[in-house]
Amino acid sequence: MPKRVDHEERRRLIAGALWRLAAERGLEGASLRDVAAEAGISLGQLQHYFTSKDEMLGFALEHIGQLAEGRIRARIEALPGEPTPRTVLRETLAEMLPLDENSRIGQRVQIAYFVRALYDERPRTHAREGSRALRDFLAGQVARGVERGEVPADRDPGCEASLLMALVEGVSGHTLMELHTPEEAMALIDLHLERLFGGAAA
Amino acid sequence: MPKRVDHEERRRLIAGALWRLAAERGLEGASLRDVAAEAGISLGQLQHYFTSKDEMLGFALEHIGQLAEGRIRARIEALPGEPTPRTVLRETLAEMLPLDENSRIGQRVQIAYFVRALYDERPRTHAREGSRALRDFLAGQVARGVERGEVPADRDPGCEASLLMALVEGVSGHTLMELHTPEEAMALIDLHLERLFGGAAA
DNA sequence: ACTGTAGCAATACAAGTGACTTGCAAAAAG
DNA sequence: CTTTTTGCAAGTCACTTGTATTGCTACAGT
Repeated sequence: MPKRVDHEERRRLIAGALWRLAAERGLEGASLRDVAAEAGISLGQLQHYFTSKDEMLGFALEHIGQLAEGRIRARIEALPGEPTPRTVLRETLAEMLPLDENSRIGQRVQIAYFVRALYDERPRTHAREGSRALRDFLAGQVARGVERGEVPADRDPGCEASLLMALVEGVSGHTLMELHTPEEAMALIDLHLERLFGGAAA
Repeated sequence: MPKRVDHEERRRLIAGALWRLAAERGLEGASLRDVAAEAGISLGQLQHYFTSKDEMLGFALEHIGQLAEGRIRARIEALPGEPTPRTVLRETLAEMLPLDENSRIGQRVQIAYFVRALYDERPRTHAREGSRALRDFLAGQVARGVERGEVPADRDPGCEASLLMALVEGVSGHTLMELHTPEEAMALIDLHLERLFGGAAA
């Protein structure tokens, strides 16, 4: 065999190029040739690593999901001591907002995939699983808050988790549209969290 | 001159065909030929009414905005007597959710334009204006609620309006992804409204 | 009756698209 | 050294895209 190259490594490199393009021109707007050019490789080489465009998109989606999960996990584990549910929720939601240029790109790509899922059954099912997992995680944190008496007992963790997700995704969209600054976006999330956790003291 | 035809009427007819396609395949996925076929006319005829694709998309966007505004207005005016701010808010938000097949289509097309706005400066500016107008309307209703003592006085109408919009758009997306049923979506909105208005009694 | 023009159809066109095929260089395996 | 397989480049394929062009028909204005 010739030069032994790390296939996964190459695929990640290509996925990176795809994101950059998808972030500024949309997912469908990125042709294989464009991606290859952005990655600094030839079309032939790209096709050597991805048989079809669908395969490339699929891999990139899988990868972005793992990265996002990793970022959230790292962010939470970086917190000092035993973080409260509220802190965990805040950090998790913050990671889902387009607060810096990097997460702006990530967020745009996520939306591109969201749109794709709107029109295709397969990716929709896949995305649903991811959303449910995230919702369950958030619900778990809310439940923990209820147990610790930090959240009013009449709040249903499942519903609260759904509200949180919808809210953060909505705020995210508004931020990308430059309707809010990143700071305002985070303030809105904090405001909602304050309501969720603040009511218990009264 | 030959047959005198109602230009606006034709353009609306074409816009309708565009929506149907955009709802199921996305906005960029609808080619001029497809739209013409869906509208039951020839490509040549379509080009007679819209010089370029951009012009067609622009007209359709303008039109869908007017329709949405009209639906909301009609829905509110159909309410008996002098509606409370809460009722107005509920009806307005309900109209923004994909609760039936028709609004599902409308919602999908809106998203298609939202995506477009993400990547283009011009439509983004335009969309921002619309969003701000809607936000101001919602904020006005919240302020009215505060005046009438139905909403706690410490709630900032602007922030609450932003939260409502983000929430309804997030829930809308989740509903389109079939993460929620339309009923669950409405229940989530009602839950949030209950919090917004309920706190005053306590 | 003649003419100009709105309404429309058909076709052509250049620029892209994703997928596929071929060919070859390089390096590991024998 | 020879063989074999991987990595990659280049070109080709059929096809779709938005736009431009051409030409015909029917009717209003004169």
